[in-house]
Amino acid sequence: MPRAFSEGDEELIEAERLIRDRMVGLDLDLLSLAAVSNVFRTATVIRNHMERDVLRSHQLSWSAFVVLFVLRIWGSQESRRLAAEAGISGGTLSGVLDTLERKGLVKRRAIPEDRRRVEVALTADGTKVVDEVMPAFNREEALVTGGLTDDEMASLARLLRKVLRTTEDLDDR
Amino acid sequence: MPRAFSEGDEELIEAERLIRDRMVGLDLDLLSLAAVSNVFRTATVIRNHMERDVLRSHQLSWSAFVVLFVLRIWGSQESRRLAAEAGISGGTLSGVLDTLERKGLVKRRAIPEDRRRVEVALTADGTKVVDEVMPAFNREEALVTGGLTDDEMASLARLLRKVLRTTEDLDDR
DNA sequence: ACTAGATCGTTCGGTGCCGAATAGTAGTGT
DNA sequence: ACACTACTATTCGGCACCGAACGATCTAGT
Repeated sequence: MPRAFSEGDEELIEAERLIRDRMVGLDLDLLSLAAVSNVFRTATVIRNHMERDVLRSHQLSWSAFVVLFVLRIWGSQESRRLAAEAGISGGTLSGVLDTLERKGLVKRRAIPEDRRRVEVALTADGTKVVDEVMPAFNREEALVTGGLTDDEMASLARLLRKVLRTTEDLDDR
Repeated sequence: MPRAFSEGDEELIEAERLIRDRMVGLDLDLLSLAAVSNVFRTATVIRNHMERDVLRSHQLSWSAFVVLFVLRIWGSQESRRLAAEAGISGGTLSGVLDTLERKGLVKRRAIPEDRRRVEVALTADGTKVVDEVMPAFNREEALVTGGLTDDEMASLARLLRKVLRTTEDLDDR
């Protein structure tokens, strides 16, 4: 690997070196440890940043926004698929939909053919909110990835998709 | 960018193409959108996987484990730093410490010189738990990153550290 | 028809999570 | 001594989150 670390990186890598020294004897795979733990640190920091600087002014939680976004892109759909697409459990979705419905951003509709199922749709207000928030959200996305070249962004997305897929395959068993 | 997508990737990239078509007119930066959203999808999927397959059998939540891990590596420390290191707010840490203290894995100690502050330390049981869980946790980390070469893992970690640092810099203002 | 099983969304219990408000403590200036 | 400010951990309200339990509904097999 090329010697291409910035000052800030050195500090973080020092932490990983400390782990090796403290956990000697446990025989850890430090490369995968570093990769995975950085996924979480990054996700947490970005999420907090987005909630504070973008979503809070619109009174939206992270999951509420994701749900609205999914509906905007993929259109009206049933709860089950919506939950999977948003990456939350069915139980959680029920609560999020209650909140969104109370705000008038989303509408539940009973499906006549199968009365167990429910279709969820954006209201006009809901559509308006997504179209307002999404550009602001994306501007912040561009800012946080501002240190990367286009190639690096694509490479990052590609590597993450690979890990994502591997993990999903692990779960499907 | 090299043509190096697997079958599975194509499916996910299709989703990103759909976004472009649905959001035409909003002028989104799709590269950063893809990079950031894959950070979250990956983090969520791995976290759920870990909670189910590793932490659940030890009755530990994600944050509880992170707190124990930080204490194991960096040693006893005060609440404020512990919260920052674990990536959670002070209010959240109070609750997590209540849970951990109730289980006897952690101990709060008043600091005589400054009675506002509190030092948190692992108990013997707490140390034992980390040393049991960590190797199992790391084995799963190796599994989910199993589709990556060593170079790719290092590259992934490096790119994430860059984004992490950029976001932190944005917040420090 | 009837029952057994699968599948759907919701509810519930316990925990996590944040930000704001709070209580307690320390330091500083006067 | 006193007030003022700064800082600490905790508490609180509201929402999110999961998994398990639940009730309602559909399907398949007999």
